[in-house]
Amino acid sequence: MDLDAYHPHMPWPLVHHPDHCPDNLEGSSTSQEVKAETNGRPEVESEDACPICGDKVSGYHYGLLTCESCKGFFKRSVQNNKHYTCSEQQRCPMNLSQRKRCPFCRFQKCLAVGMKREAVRADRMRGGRNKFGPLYRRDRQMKQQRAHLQTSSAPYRIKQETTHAQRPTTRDDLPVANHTSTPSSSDAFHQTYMYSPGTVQSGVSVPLDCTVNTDRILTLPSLPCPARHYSTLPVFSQEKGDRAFTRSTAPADPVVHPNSAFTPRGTPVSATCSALRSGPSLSRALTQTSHTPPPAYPTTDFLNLLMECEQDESQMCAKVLASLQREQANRGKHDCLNTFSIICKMADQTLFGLVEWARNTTLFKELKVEDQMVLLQSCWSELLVLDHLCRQVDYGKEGCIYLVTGQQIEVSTIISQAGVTLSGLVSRTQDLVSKLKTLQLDRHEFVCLKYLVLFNPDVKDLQGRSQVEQIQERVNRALMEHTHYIHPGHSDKFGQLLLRLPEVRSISLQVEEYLYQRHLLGDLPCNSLLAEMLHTKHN
DNA sequence: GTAGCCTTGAAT
DNA sequence: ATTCAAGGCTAC
Repeated sequence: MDLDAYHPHMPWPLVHHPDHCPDNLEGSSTSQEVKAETNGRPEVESEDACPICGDKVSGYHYGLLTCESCKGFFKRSVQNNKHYTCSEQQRCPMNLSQRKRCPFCRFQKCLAVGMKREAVRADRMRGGRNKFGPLYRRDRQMKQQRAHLQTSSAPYRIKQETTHAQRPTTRDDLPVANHTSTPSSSDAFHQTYMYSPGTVQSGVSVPLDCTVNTDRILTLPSLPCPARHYSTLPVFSQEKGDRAFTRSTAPADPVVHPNSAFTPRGTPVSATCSALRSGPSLSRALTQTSHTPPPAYPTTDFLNLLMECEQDESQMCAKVLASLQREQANRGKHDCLNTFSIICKMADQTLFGLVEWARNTTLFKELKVEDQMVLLQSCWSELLVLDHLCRQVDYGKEGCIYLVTGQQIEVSTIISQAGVTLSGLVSRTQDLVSKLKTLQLDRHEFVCLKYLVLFNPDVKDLQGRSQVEQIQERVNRALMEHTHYIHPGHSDKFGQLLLRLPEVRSISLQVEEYLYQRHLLGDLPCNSLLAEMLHTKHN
């Protein structure tokens, strides 16, 4: 077999979010512009490359930038409800010259990179715009911002992620669908948990002028907020390709249990880790071409299920901004939140979002409410850390911390002004970010890690322990197959990702400890979910 | 069935 | 009026 063709230089990330596309310096990539640019310069690797076949991108189609032929192929497949079969092992090469060979694998790849079935219109109506319009627009803006950030070398202490002209607030910028309103009672967790989400007030366009006490490290931002595209594919039936998710007892299928002193059941973690470490070095693993064919990709349905509740970053951003603004509006002009309080409020809102995410997921909903609560109470800080890490991997600039509000803070500023504990935490976290960036953590992998952290069977007082265990193993397997399929030349990525979880755990414990100390000093905002979670644990 | 080009029409 | 992502058409 032609190995070069089999691993066609990976000109695309398999999980190809619009914001992972090559930056378009113009910030708007109409099909015409893309063509013009391509004509105007030599072909650049991966630039304008269709994530499915590597052909030239012609614009946004069904959720992301693809070429014209894959657009057409995806449309035909969905419209005609095609069910292809693969005559090989469901791992056919996908490139410009061979994309026609196996429609099964092509369609699987379309789904895997994030093309959305729901963007194909059932009524076949022509013209107009669909609900993804704002997503595409935000994606372009995000690219423009990132391009702008990359070209601007001026240092800044805190930089608001604004474009040159402050755009007016539109309803697209501030989606209002089903956001959780912030409970204000001390029993925030129970309120969040037990009651239906309300609707966030979308008054973010009102300028905020709240500053830090004296240092002005962080001020409350105004729009725009960034967009992060999640490939939330529609959930479809799992009757096919799910064979991999029966419980495995194979020793070669390590499961990491981050909450149990980092020791998986059965296989000692030290053995697992050393086995993983004994592989090729990371740099070699990242660059080498595998000579064993990648496995089939049967996990699409399950991964889609895992991706179903991922929130758009821009929605999260708008939500947090709205909350901060409400907070400030209640306080008045001369009673501004300090930096630490602002950060806590952000964390609190992010935590609400994470709880909301968990309780909306199909797998989590299947658990007893009591189990749901103990799981969340056990892993909330890890979820927060993971969420932060992913944001840094996606948007974080070297030496900066990217906040959920789209603001950036220079790490050096924090380290110079923070105490030993906080500085240490920031450094540790940034080290972990670097590792995850090197590993090229993608959205699917991030979501799998979230699930692995959430579904921890070693949590005390679990009633449905075996259920949690099964789900964790299933997610674990999905992550393994995903990494092996996406990175056939980087066979150790799965292990490397799992090896990061103990550090996530450790950082989260340190965060908890730090927050609790600040809480005892009275620094933590009252009536927060954050404070309640801390209390629950320390009691 | 594929893929390049054309038409459409809501959003801007 | 323009944009651009949908669906449609048609040579291959």
